[in-house]
Amino acid sequence: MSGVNRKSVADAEERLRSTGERVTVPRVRVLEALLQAGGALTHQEIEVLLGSAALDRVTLYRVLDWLCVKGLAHRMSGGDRVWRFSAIDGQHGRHAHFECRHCGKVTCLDKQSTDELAVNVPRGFRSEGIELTVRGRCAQCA
Amino acid sequence: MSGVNRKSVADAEERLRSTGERVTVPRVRVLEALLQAGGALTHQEIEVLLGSAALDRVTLYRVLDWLCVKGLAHRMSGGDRVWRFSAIDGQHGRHAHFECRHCGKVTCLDKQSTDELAVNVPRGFRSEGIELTVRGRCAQCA
DNA sequence: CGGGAAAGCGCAACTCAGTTGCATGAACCC
DNA sequence: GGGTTCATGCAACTGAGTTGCGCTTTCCCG
Repeated sequence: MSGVNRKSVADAEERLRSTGERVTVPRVRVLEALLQAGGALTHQEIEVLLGSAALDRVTLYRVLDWLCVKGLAHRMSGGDRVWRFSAIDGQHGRHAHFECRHCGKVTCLDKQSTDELAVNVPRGFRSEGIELTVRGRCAQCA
Repeated sequence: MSGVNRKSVADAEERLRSTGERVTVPRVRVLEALLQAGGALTHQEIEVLLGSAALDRVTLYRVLDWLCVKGLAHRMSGGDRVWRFSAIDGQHGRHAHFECRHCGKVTCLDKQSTDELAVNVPRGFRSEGIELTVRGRCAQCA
């Protein structure tokens, strides 16, 4: 809302720098947007957030993909078969989400880390990650 | 595999009958396919299962949608942004899924009911259902 | 049974998120 | 600063899922 936050730009840049890969304008801007957002964003929502100087659609997809591969973000599949992306906070790691059936907004349940969730899988199956989404009504749509 | 199973046809028909809505050929065949399947199926996989006398794509989508509304099936969004559907067994209700990152197959974790999972949501949020998907390697792809 | 209203089916055309290939431009190493 | 390598942007494509509409089936009631 308050335009560009200098601190979060630096934060985004540092995270990118730490991967050892190239730090480009699109990557900084997208990661910054994810860091400032309170929930998981669709690529459309990110485009709106970036506003005036929007990126090419394809670039946005590629940046988001890249962020996931590098472990800086993760993707979740919403109830509308659209990808949503959220930054992975060093403290909380991968987390659960809440998706409002009414307004469609996806909120991160930071306290609900999915890394430590214990789920029994059949013999021979190996779990590498858990996606947990709660659906219902958010506070605004109650 | 063993062609049409008469018992499961009757089972599917009875479930449909109990909704008080019309019992049609497509509905019976689709529900039967879901009941026999060991996991969640994409609409493509269902088409293959139905084989020779396949339904129209659109009809299949509508039947699946209808089954979800009536509480006879539920849908989950896979890692490939494709819907998958599985029959809801009266005993287990909604359940968790395992999605293999390698072969893409989705297995139902029947023992892992999501109805009784306790997840904390923020104040004012109301949970109406939980989707839990474990991703990793299945026994065959280990 | 059989006739008719209401609901479901099938076809064709459409939408839109996400992808691919390739030429241009920017980041980083030295 | 100069060259290599990788990322970006454009255009054209893919494929899951949807919509509108005329035809067929279900099922109720006589």
